[in-house]
Amino acid sequence: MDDETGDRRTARIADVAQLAGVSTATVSRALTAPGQLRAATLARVMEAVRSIGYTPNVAARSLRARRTMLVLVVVPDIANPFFADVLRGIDEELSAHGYGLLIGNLARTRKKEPQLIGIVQSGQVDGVILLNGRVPEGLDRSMSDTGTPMVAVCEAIPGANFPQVGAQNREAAIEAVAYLVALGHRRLAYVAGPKDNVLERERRAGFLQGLRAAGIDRRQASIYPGDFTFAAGETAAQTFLSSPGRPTGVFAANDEMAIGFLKSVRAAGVSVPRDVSVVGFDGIAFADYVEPTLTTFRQPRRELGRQGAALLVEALSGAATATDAPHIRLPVPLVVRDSTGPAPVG
Amino acid sequence: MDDETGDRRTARIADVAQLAGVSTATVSRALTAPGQLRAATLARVMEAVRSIGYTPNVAARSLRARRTMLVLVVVPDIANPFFADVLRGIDEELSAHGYGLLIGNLARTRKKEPQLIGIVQSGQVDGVILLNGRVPEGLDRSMSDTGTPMVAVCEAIPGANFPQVGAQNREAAIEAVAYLVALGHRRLAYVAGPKDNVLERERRAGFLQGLRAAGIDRRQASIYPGDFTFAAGETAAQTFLSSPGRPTGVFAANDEMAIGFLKSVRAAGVSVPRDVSVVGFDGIAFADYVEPTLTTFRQPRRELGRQGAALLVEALSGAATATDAPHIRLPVPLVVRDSTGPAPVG
DNA sequence: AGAAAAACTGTAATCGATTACATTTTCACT
DNA sequence: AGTGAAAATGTAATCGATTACAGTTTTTCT
Repeated sequence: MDDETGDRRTARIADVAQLAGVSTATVSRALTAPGQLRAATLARVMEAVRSIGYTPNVAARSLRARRTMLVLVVVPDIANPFFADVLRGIDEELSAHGYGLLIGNLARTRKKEPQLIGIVQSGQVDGVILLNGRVPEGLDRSMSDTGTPMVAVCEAIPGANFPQVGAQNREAAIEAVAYLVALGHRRLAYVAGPKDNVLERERRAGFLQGLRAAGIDRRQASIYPGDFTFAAGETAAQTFLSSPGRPTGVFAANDEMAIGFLKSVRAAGVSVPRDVSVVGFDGIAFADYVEPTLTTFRQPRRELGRQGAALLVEALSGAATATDAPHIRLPVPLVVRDSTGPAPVG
Repeated sequence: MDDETGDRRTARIADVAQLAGVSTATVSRALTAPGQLRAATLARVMEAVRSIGYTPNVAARSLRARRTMLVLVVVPDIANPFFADVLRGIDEELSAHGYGLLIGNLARTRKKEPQLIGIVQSGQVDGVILLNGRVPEGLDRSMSDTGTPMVAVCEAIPGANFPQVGAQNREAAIEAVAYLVALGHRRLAYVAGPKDNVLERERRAGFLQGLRAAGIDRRQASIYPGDFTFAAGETAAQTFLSSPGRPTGVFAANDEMAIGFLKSVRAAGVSVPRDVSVVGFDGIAFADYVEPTLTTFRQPRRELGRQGAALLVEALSGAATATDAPHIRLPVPLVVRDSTGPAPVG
């Protein structure tokens, strides 16, 4: 129990100051505002820093400077590859500006929200990025109490007055319908996401608008309920298979459901795209490795993250709060692959 | 520029103390060691805390208490779904113990390593979890300087004297060969990972050992080089297709390569599993959605993360450093699906 | 050269909690 | 009731940096 060397504590600023023969203030300035020092002084300090391997204590720095250089990213489900890509974009941008990433995983429940609010309230982070399309209960208050800026990425939050970055979901959905119609499809179906989800609402709205634009009666189209999972796609497939006058063009609100659908209908002997064309949404990596490869809309995941982070960094660097927060909408290109083709004749 | 209310600062411990009519020490104890207070006092303090919505400042607490309740997780590539699952397990365990997750994404390069070392050296985290199978240059020194515990998860780090959690890669690979042999396959191939990777080494060793166990001459088997990517699987497929006396049983060091391989050989008219059986490794979600569905070994990703985190928590709670650090190896069950079958006759 | 301005550097207060040590209160027991 | 031990609470030092303000040195300009 006595293999402790007694003073294992790491170097402090005072040690550097002493070694360099300057005050702690000068050391601090050497590290945070080097331009303020004479070149000779700076060199002397830096040499001392290097020689004893000094790194400023982050807690002390945060306490005094009132900022932590940390950003909280609220993720609905960290195990979802989609968010992994977005996180990557966020990480790129933030780390380029010296910020670190604190992960707040909601694990698909709301139980952890109070904990996240504590993180904000305790001043542990300088800013927040929401990927979950909902402002956790009470977070807004904490944010305004502490003056912590926030941005929403991926899922727009209706009526919010902070910056947001999302995809052109509605526009893409309209294009999906137009694309299928151009291939000759008239009996269309939509595999939906959970009703309370913003993305779902936007995509559904786009689907319906697309129908209108093509002059197709809404009652002629089917909407299969779903929840963004493979299983939901498979369930939708069952409904599809047992329906009279099956649709020939199917647009799923995300790739997982599209793939689940694909798998199930093919297992039942339906040929894709000969009998039915399938369009997904998201552009996940595996969409290109299923059979047939999936036509889908490729979301700019990394770019979503990057731009969201950029907006936050801007807010953090104290740019006077613009009167109206920017709402960026990135385009979502259609990637045509083998799951879509001309409508069957008759 | 004057919409600041002047004193926007959030409540401090002194405010609570005053309201409750006690000293700051008592408030602090109410929050960190409630058992130490009389019930009446505790209640009074807690009520005061609640009524003004006090949350302790994390920086101040960390500075004085010398711990941050934060753990650094070093991830080789945050966009990789595999790690996303591991992260989930880590998060579950850590957050259950009050620890937060700081992400250190290496983004597949080594450029960021110095930054990560800074995080440790500056006392920003209490512990480190490595998912990248390598101790970043100089980190070991920082760890011992600061006394920060560390554990490695997923990829064992040879010769390291800290706790580790990995999978039984070698055992699984042996089983892969045995399984194929049992199906009648004698001409086998292995799609390898990058040579400097620990997992690759273990799986390759298992493959070779499996051959020996089955009495198959090593020269009779093929080893296709690879790097864990889809593309590598496709490349391997080309080599496979142009080889005389094609192997009939293929074991890939991960699922991505197995899937790339599958896709390419089928495109060339080879039937799976009639002409060739394919076994993957990892058990990624999509292995069940390709065609044919992929026989693979399902890594206990979440459990790897969870147990790794548990080991770290143990180390953090000051359990006297056991003389020898535990090296846990979790079993990797074989999941038989449709990509494997009896060897073709002749 | 000398004065004023500009650039540097130092002193010491400060951020907001935790905690060693001192003091007071409570409790059990004779 | 009186005593000592145990429990609860208070006082004030402390963690390690940043930064306002003051003081010193250098530069610029006449």
